[in-house]
Amino acid sequence: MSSEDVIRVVIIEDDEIIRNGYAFLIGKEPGFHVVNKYASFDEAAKKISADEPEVILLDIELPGTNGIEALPKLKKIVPDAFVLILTVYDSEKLIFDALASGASGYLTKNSSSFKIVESIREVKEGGGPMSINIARMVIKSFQRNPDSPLSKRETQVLELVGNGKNRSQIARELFIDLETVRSHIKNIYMKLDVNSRADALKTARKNKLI
Amino acid sequence: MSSEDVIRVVIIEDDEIIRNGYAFLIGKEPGFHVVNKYASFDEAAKKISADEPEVILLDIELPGTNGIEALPKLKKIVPDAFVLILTVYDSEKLIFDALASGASGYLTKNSSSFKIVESIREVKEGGGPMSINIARMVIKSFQRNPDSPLSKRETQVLELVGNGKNRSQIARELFIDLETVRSHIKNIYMKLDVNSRADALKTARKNKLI
DNA sequence: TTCAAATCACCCTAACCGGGGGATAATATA
DNA sequence: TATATTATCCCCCGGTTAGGGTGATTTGAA
Repeated sequence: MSSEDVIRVVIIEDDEIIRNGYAFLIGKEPGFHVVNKYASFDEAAKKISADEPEVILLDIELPGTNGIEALPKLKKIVPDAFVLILTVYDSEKLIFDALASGASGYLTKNSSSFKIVESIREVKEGGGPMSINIARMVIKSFQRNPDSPLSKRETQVLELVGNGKNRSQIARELFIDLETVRSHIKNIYMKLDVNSRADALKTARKNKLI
Repeated sequence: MSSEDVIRVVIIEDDEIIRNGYAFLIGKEPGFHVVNKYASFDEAAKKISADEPEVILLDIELPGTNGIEALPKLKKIVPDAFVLILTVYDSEKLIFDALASGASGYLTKNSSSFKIVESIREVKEGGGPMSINIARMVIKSFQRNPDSPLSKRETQVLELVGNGKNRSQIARELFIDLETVRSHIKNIYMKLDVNSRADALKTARKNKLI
């Protein structure tokens, strides 16, 4: 955990041109030091510990162990390092998986070099440097469908189903009768054209009804 | 939907000093026009349609109908307006609720006036202008607990439970025996010290195990 | 005033859930 | 190498739940 006046950066990226490009861009920035760069996780795994990186730029599309798989392993080797994901694809699932696995931020490769350097700085200060398009995606992922076919009460019931609650638990929680819960669930099934809790949740989540 | 060369802004904020402060700060910015300002949603409801706002700054802590309740109603009256939430509290639940109800962005009141103006611009361009502290919170909300007591398989099983699947559905999905699923669930219950699906999910989500 | 929403009622059968009690082989991890 | 964890499977049990069918009433909004 050496914290002098430069930020120690390690780059893991298989494309040599991009790798060297980043290394150059970041290295020339005052206050930044690119300690090392690797073409794959497997290569990095042995030596990265000695690099004592504070921030790791990690490509998702890596040969061998890919970025998502590499993330938790990296976190084990250098737990205090912040990991910034770099990728060309801004697929929703990929991003959320990466964040879940402990990435501190996420940048698409079309980000300007200024933005990248800025992000490294921000992530080191504890901020969450999402690029604008990622932020948009995250916000969108939170937003419910305003044209939901489900009524307020039905939505409420389905949410509790999503919490693993059974009919009687739901009834107790909403201060309504067991039979009323049944009615709501039946109506939900009809509206969503399903006939099981699992399918109802699947459809509802896909369409952002809950 | 008049879109000339100025961004039409409406402010809903009960504190007169803050309201006028924002109005002044934004109004003096070239390219921005504060069409109107209101002290409450109920006041705004009748007239805001005529304002044709493109961006609405909405305070959460409002007398009468509060910001969260106001959001969906606002969205109904002026569906094309982007709503930026303003608040002093950056409580996690509040933020996620607001985003779920259709807020396009979220700013804490300690944001600089530059940041606010910048955010209005960004939100109008379709970006998601989260302040740094909000971004941090969102990223954190995605991150799993790396010290989870659950094994990989157990985590997987519990996730499927969270999707409303029953034992046999889980067994089929993971290509394992029904009894194996039972064992996993029993072990999950033991580790989390619970004895029902609902409690397991509650504990697991609270501790970010799934 | 008409329609959706929210509430409650009773029928049924098959399946599910959770609590016991085990066992075995593979894989870590110390 | 030894021990612990993990993943897999097996049996018994009783009480509950799920989902299908078919209703009714009241409230509130369009």
